[in-house]
Amino acid sequence: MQRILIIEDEVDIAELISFNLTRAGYEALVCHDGTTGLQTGLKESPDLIILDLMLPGRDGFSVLKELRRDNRTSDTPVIMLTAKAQTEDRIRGLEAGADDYLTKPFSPKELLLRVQSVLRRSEAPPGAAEFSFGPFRFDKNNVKFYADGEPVDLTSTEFKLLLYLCERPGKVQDRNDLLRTIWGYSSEVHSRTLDTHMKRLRQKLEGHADLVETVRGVGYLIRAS
Amino acid sequence: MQRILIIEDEVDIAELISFNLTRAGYEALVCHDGTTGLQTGLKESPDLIILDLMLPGRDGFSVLKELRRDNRTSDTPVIMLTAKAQTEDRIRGLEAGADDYLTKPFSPKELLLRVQSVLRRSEAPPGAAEFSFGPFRFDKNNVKFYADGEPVDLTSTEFKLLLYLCERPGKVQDRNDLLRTIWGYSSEVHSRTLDTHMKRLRQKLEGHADLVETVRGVGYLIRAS
DNA sequence: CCCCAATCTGACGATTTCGTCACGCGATTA
DNA sequence: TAATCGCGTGACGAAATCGTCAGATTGGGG
Repeated sequence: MQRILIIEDEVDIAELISFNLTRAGYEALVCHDGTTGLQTGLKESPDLIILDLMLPGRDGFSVLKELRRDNRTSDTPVIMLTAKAQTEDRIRGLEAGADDYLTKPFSPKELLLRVQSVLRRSEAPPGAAEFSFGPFRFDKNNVKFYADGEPVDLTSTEFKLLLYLCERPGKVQDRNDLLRTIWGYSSEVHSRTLDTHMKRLRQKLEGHADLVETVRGVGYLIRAS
Repeated sequence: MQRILIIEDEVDIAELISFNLTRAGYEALVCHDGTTGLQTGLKESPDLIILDLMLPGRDGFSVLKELRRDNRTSDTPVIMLTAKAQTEDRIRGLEAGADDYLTKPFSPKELLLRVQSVLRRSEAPPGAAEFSFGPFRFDKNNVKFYADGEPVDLTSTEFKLLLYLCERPGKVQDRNDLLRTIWGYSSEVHSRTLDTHMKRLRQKLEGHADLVETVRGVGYLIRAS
């Protein structure tokens, strides 16, 4: 069962959320202030955190930043609760690393939609939604890729391929492994498919193409340095 | 003026509630049995429903479930009236989707407190319902939209769609999420509905259409910058 | 009850992405 | 040096996905 931590000082709202989540089959933990919320989050490593911005004692932003800083919760999805539809808060929250947000007041239906959507998105790929390697940055949620901070248009196959290689820097991935992993093929009859995609990748990477190395007779690798 | 539907078979209690609510500035509708109560609820879409559990003919639970099933009232807050202070009824009611409950007998003061509390929770405070993003401004109360200060006529679906995207700048919203959130669909068989609406949006946004980006194979997003 | 706007839906064409092939080149080996 | 092997490249058709359009449908107001 998936566990969800609720950090919300208004008791009746916290109850409302907790109740609806429980009814939907989740396990709910509740904290009423930022400090204990943060502690609980770090200790329990829940699957999702619902975090109010207006908290007594410790601000929601500060809690969020602290959660992101710690290894145990740096990848945990967070849904923010904002009291008003204030643009500023929302932007700040999303920048601070929130995954989504809800504006109070909200209906139980909205809540569940967001929770399910965020959980579904963050469950498929194990690991952070963002991955960086050298000059490269991968945004897995948005399927976007940046080289030196500049966006580069990769197709989804190219994205998967490069990501797979960058996650294993310096290690040769042999052709059959790549075909099986990225394409799901079992046989090895596909002649030049992999090469073609590597070619297109190198083309799009321009100056960084030399990071992609060919190992003759085996496969490809990304230079570790 | 906010309209409140009262579904309560005991005439004097219904009158008492109605009187107090009217005096407090609400408009009260009264039904004395479950079946007509349900019909009225669906037809009138009141802002709040006060629902007795013990009803002749049709049980309060059944009415509540039916209300939740229909799109028009699935988000309408419901306060339950229970004769006994029994936990069991309360739990069952909350499970069925009630927002709060009142145990008979109750004082007019209690009633008003609950009503105001629930309405406050589910109704946006006036004035705070503005949202701006870049050249866009959303007036949630009046469902009006402005680009560069100039009013642009959006239909309600277009408004919701664009608002949802702008509230999550830079984050791809996948097609299924959008369909579920904006349309409330569960399945994913609806073919070109989303595209058609995106097209009209882009058309109406004219020069700003380039802020709307399509991510092939995933969904749509609003450019953050 | 009718009308009109908003919405939905399926068909179709346009575009993007993908897989395959033929061919050439350079490296390895005999 | 010649034969062979593995890889890179450009081109092309297939498939997937998206945009656009023309009705059909719905729902609220008069």
